[in-house]
Amino acid sequence: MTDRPYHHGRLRAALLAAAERTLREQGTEGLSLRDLARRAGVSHAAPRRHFADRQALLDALAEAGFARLGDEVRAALDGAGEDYDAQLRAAATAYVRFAARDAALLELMFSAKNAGQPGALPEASERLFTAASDLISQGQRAGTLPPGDPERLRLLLIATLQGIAALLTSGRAPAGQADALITDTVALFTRSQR
Amino acid sequence: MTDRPYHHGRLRAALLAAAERTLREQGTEGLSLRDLARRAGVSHAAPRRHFADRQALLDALAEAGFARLGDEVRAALDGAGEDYDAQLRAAATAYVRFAARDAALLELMFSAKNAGQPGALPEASERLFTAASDLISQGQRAGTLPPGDPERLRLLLIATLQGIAALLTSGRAPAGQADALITDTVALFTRSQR
DNA sequence: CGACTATGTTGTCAATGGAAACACCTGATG
DNA sequence: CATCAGGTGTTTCCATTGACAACATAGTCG
Repeated sequence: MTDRPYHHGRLRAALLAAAERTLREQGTEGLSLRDLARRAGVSHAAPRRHFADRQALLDALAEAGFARLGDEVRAALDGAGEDYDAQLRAAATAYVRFAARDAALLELMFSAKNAGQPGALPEASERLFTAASDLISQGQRAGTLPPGDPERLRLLLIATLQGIAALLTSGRAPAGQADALITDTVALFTRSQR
Repeated sequence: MTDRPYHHGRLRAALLAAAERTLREQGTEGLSLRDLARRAGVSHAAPRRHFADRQALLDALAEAGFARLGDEVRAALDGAGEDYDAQLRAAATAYVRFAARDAALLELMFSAKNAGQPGALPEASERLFTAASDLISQGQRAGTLPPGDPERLRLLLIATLQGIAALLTSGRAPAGQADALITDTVALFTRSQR
């Protein structure tokens, strides 16, 4: 063993990465600052320099999660071609897939903890936010989506996807139903159901 | 002070009640077995007789939550008169109100913790389950809801409500939008939107 | 060279969940 | 009535955890 340097160098990033993994494998409850420190090979108090608080770590995770989710939805959208239904479906699928893979993280992202505060969260979720808004207004212009306040529609769409994710990750809806639920959702919103 | 008897008498019920209150006021994180024991005026190990585990307590809370939610939705449905839209709206409102009042509890109920196990959860949620199913099949018979697998429609409806609740309790949707979202949901499902 | 600051380390505390061993009650049974 | 078995509560103990304070180290910049 080369004796590791006194300074880790990028502890913050290492902690976040390890935390994300643990979160995926053991959920929020299983996330311990001390354990993260151990895995990073640093002392138990080191993380404190980067995260004042356990909650601060969770917040940072949520922020990173929003960034990633936003990217993935954007990417799905960009690769979905011209057809509006296909775009909507692609976005929904990306969302639900993220939820399935990182259920605990999504829970964290939508936890009420950071509700009122004007932190970095809003900024991180902006990418996702605008992706959804674009999709909505585009659909409304094309007449594929019902008219009305686009903000409300956006909320409703996100709510539905969020709910589907919750149902799936809680096991209250069988995983195999995911595609069917997405199909129904798209149909519901685009009124293409006869 | 009369010295309290060696046996509390109904510790389990007392613990659950206290836990529900704490859950409402401080969320899941703030729920400590030892604290509950203190409030019940009992030694810190006493709860163990009734809940093997912290998780066991949470499960019991979730179960009770499902029972109550089921009752409340049923009651709303029963008092909503004949009009189908009104019934749907009443049920949705009851659901969302529950979510607003007991956000942490709902989170617990839909947490993945008890996913696979054939515990008492399914039984407790049956009342809610059947209420939703009745509502759906009734709407489909009347032609107010779109045709198709009622099970899928049920999942989709619950998902949407669940999502609305999540958005509201996370502060990502303003509380004032609750009614508007419910209205939109009813419209979306009943296709009465124009 | 000599602070200054960021980043880690050690040591310590109180609270917590969990477990074992023991004490008290109550009700069923003979 | 006597007793005894099981349910319920108590004490005591342990390992883990988040938080904090005091100190160490290492680059940076005057």
